[in-house]
Amino acid sequence: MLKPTLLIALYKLAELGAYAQEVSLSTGAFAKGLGLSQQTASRRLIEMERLRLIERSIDGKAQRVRITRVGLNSLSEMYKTLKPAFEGAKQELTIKATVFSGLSEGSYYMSMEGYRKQFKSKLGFDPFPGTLNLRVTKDSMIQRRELESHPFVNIDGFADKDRTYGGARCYPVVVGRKVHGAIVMPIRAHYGEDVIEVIAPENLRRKLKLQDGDLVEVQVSPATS
Amino acid sequence: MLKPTLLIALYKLAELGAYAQEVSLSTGAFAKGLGLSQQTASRRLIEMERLRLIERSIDGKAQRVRITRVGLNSLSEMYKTLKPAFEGAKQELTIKATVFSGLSEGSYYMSMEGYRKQFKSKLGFDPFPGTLNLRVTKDSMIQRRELESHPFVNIDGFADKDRTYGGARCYPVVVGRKVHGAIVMPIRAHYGEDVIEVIAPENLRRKLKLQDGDLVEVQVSPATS
DNA sequence: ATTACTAGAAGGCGAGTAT
DNA sequence: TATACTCGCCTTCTAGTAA
Repeated sequence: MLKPTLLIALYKLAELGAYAQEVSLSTGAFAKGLGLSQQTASRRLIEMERLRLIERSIDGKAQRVRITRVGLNSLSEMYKTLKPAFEGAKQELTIKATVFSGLSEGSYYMSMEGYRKQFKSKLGFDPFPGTLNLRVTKDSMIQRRELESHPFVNIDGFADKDRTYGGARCYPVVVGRKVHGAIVMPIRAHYGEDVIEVIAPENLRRKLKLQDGDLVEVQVSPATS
Repeated sequence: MLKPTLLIALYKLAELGAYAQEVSLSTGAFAKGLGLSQQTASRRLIEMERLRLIERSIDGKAQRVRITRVGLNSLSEMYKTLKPAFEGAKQELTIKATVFSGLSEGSYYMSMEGYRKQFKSKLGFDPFPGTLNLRVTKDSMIQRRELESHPFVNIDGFADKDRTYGGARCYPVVVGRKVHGAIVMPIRAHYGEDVIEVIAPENLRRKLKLQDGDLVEVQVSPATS
């Protein structure tokens, strides 16, 4: 994760509207917003630029700043984490979706200890090594978006000696009105917004006798507090 | 504002669900989540408790942590700031509301240089020293809530030698299809959710010939990016 | 196992200043 | 006016360890 001071600096830029367009900004004014010295504000901008969180165009005196896609990703992660806390999902949600065959990378990831350990301790079940790929129906896209207001379990990313593995958010669900499992949303999403992956302690395809194109219902419970 | 390191620590607790209920937490596990040492995580919890951002119940070994109302306020402020960036309001919004007489503290605050300076530079007009108090109609409460997805201008709080004055969010609007002004939302809200205060360069009551109970339309433009 | 203290190390801060 | 460098101080970290 980003250093707290940088994340807050980025956040302050978003507050100034730099998420949508370039904003004019002096290091002095930025310093005031941060409650720090001009020198430190300058340093922050340099650091953020170096990490490609922002882009700057300096014209001698005035400089214009804009948050990049990379920077927005960091803030978006934060936003999505806070959302369930402040948009208290009160209703149960049912998402309708059709089965399709993915690249079956799922089984590879699910069997990795770095993930499996977390699923077991945080979700309370040992996942079947494979994911059920679903494409959300057009009618259910409203519910799909509401999913983000529901509480989730955070799965941390990790690294082995070769590469890093990203984190994910898991939403506990009931599949086909029968099997308890979870929707897994990788934090760095690779599929489109209409695709969801579901895991469960059992082989969902077999247990629910599913084939490509079949329709399934995925139910998400409201916050239980 | 809260120190960045504390704010992030608080945010991490929210990620663990501590906004809704007590969560069991060891300083070691928390440290891992923060990417810091166990000792520092322990110190963070102590600091947050001292500032009443969290409450802890320590039973010898296990401790349970929960974010307090105060802590949630800090996170909520953050959430509301990020919302316009990620819920991109695309439509114009019209809020219907009725005029009522407030305590007319408005004129006192509006004439304070600490606020007036900011209104002039950030909103582009010198506000008439007084606010128009409006009560949102029941039918418009949906729009009232959507307001929070719209971009706003941040007015910083400040302090003189006697007391501190809180910050506010300002949403640029058109009142009565005629006058450009802004809704002022104090960050520490004192009224209920259905009350909004509007400022403008002119006396809105006179200009629009408004009396208590009259209905006015307040239009909010979509994000212009 | 925990939590949290103390002490030394590391890193971040603002002052001063060059450009 | 700006931005951003170096320097020395001071805050904040981790390590070690007590309870």
